[in-house]
This record gives sequence, structure tokens and C-alpha cells, in this order.
Amino acid sequence: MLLSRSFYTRSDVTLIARELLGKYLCTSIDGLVTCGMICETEAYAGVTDRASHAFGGRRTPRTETMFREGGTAYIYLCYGIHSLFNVVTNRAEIPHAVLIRGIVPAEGTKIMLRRIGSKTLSENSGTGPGRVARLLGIHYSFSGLDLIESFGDPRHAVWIEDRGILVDPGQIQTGPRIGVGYAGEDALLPYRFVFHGKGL
DNA sequence: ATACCGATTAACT
DNA sequence: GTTAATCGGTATA
Repeated sequence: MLLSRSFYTRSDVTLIARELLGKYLCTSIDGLVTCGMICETEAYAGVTDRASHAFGGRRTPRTETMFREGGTAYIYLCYGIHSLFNVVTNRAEIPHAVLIRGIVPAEGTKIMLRRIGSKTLSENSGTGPGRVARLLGIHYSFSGLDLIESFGDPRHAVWIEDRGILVDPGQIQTGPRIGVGYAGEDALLPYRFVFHGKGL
């Protein structure tokens, strides 16, 4: 079942980051469908969060996407090489977002292998935000795609499905976000969530 | 027009 | 544990 608009437009970004664990992030790029179960996320709490690109209400051509309605894809280029995928949450003008940091490959593994130029998938293949986007064929030029409206478009579609995976709160590990040392006190916030399910 | 830097990764020692 | 790769975004002038 496709996650609805109302899932994304809620106001508690850390709750949404938790609830995205166990959901399936899917893409259809040039007709090639790939999906992975989300196992790691980070919440970015908008204008009050020093780690967020939108801290202090900063609006630039890049961050403008985060000010859209929840359910929009915010994707940007990091270190000149990696596309990092986020889903925008909350209502329009409130620039909250959740970074997807890890997936377990579920569908289209053959396509994923072709994308990374490898023969087999390993434990690490879907770990790390750069690898997530690479496996799923997500490019930063897709920023602004709508995770509900794009469904069905064979060229560039990105969406998230609920496939009924139940995540016990005890299976979720919480901690500080990765790579945000520049954020001062906000670097210590427990906004990172990792799903340690069976076999993970 | 120019300078600095990053929500990372892979390949090293 | 360390480091090179790599370039668009952003601030400053």
C-alpha cells in the first residue's frame, strides 16, 4: 500500500523518521523498478535545527524544495559525488525532512548490481545514504519529485510502500546523527534511527 | 568573479 | 585509522 499524503504532512518529524523504518522505498527509473526496505533514517527539524540546510529559514534554489508539502523528494549532491535522498515532511512552508540512510535490497537486485557494477550484493550494499541513492538509481536532478503524484510515471517515479512489516520499538536503536559535527549542540540530538530486525 | 566546504565513499596503510 | 576523489551550493566581494 502506497503511503498517503497524510502520513507525510504530520508535524512530528522524528515520529515519521521512526515510522519509515520497515517501509519500502521504491523507484521506477526508465521503466526499471527497484525497492528496498528502509532500515536507517535521520530526522532534520527545519529552521530550528542547526544541522538542517533550512536552518534559520534559509531559502535558496536548493533548499526551496524542503519548503514544499510533505511527500516531496529533497535530493542534493554531497561531496560532489553522492546524491542524498530525503523525504520532506510537515505542511508547506515548514521545511522538515527525513534522510534515508540505509535500505535492505528487496526487488530488482539484478538492476542494482548493474548500477554498482558488482557481481553480488553484500551486507554493506544498502548501508549509507550515498549507496541508497545509487542502488535505486536516484539522481539529485530528481529533487522535487512528488512521492504520491509521481507514482505510475515510468520515467522518474519514487514512492514509499507499507508492506505490513511490524517494527517493535525494542528493535529501534537511537543515537546522534552522522556527519553533522558543524551543528553544535544540535549534533547531539538523538535523531538517528536504526532498525535491527531479524537478520539485520 | 572567486573561495570555501560538505547530511560520503572507496581504497589505501 | 587515514586520505584522495570531486563539483554544485553558498557566501563574500
